[in-house]
This record gives sequence, C-alpha cells and structure tokens, in this order.
Amino acid sequence: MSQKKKACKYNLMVSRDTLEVIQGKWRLPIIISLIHGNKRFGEIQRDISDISPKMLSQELKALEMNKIINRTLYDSMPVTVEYSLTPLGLSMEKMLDELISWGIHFRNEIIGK
Amino acid sequence: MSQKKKACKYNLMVSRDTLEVIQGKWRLPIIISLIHGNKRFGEIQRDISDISPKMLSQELKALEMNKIINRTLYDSMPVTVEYSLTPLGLSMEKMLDELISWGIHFRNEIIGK
DNA sequence: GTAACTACTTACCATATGGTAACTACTATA
DNA sequence: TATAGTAGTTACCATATGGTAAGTAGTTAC
Repeated sequence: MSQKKKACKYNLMVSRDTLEVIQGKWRLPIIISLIHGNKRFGEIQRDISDISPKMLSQELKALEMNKIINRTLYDSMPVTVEYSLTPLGLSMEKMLDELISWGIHFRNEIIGK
Repeated sequence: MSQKKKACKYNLMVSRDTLEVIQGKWRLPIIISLIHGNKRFGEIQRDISDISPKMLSQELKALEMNKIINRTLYDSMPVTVEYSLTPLGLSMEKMLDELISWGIHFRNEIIGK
C-alpha cells in the first residue's frame, strides 16, 4: 500500500475513534453541561431535562471509561457524587467548536434554503 | 431562559446537526474517499473494500440529500455515475481535521496507556 | 417508623442500524 | 444468444441503541 493510502486509513481510523467517543444521543449534552462547571448526578439530570437516570448513568460510565470525565464521591450526608471534565475532556473544546461552526454553516446552507 | 442557556442550547443543536451528517459506519469513509478525487460507484466500492452495494447506495443518497456530494450521470456506454464533493462537502475539511487531531490525541492518551 | 433525598439499577420493550444474498435493468461484445 | 460490465434494488435477518416504569440502597428529618 502507498504512503498516501496508509495515511488515509490512519486518518479514517482516528476520526472514527473521535466519533465513537462523542456519538449517541446524550454524550454531547453531558459534555457541554459539564463545560459550564462540575455537576452532581441530579444536577446534570435537571440540566438535560429529558434524560432518564438509566441513560445518564450509562453514558456517564462510558465517558468515564474513555477518561473524558471524573467521578468524585463526597461523604456528605446524603452522599453526593460530582462529575467533572478531565484534561482530556477539556481538550475537546477546539474540536467541539469546529463541530458547532460547521453545524451553523450547514444549517445556513441547507435548512435555511 | 438566560442568554447563556440559549446559546448553549443552540450550540448543542448545531453540533448534533453536524454529527447527524457524519455519523454512521460509512459516511466518513465515503467522504474521505471523495476528498481524494471524484469517483464512480464501483470505484468507491473498491476503495472501501468491505462496503456492500446496498449500504453504499443508501449512504450516498443520504449524503446527496444533505448536499455534501453531487451525483452526475454520464451517457457513456455502459452508463457511468460520478460522485463528487459539493462546496458544502469540501467545507468540512477543517472540521474533519479537528476530528483527526483530537482522535490522535485521544489514542495517545487512552489506547497508548 | 415513615417519608424524603441522594444516586443509581433492573427488566422489558420498540425502533434504528447494518449485514447477506440474490436479483434487476440497460448496453456492448463475442 | 449468452456473457460481462455498468449501477444499483429487494427481502430478510441480527444486533445495537434508546425508552419506560419500577425498584434498590443508604441516610436524615419528622
């Protein structure tokens, strides 16, 4: 295989990695919610008004496994859990900004016309 | 709702729009294949070796509907069809570069460790 | 002791996504 | 007339994704 084709396959692989991290109905809402500050389980649930506890729990676990967010348990009464973005999670901002920028462009080109 | 919350909801909406365009198993491979030049149906199928004609046809239609690609019919014998990126499709490059960059970073942080 | 607040978990169901294999339709060439 | 090269389509199936409703578990306040 040529160098060009190898580079192309690599680009495809890593961009698919990125999509796997952010795809699904609730990943972006959760990440964006946490950009605006650390939050507890119930706070995220109230922030994203239509997510069920099952989905929130499931998606938080997935994001934690990918080291996008941290889960911190506080021994307060009652017990509270705080979720926050890791450095890796924070490093998504530029990429997310590009998703937003292109999304605006797309909306102007398609949905507007 | 506060201005901040409104902006946040808008960012979420447009970034989800972007994801809807590029998500799925075959969208990125097709787009990346066409970045390297216009191609016929059979050429794309050979380029992405494991895609079935059904999936290729289905995803090309979806990309065409979103004005990411053009479909041009040539009255040659036998009939050939050429697919190419539209200006809107070409405008994805910067965003795709960010997906790639973050994917490389992610791979170094997670899969490497 | 009962209700309320925290953060989930479990069972079950419906729809979306993607895969396989075979078939269609048109034309040219042997 | 049969085969091959275009570009798809169709029927059927399996898995993935997400939703609903109810239940769990620990602690505190009434």
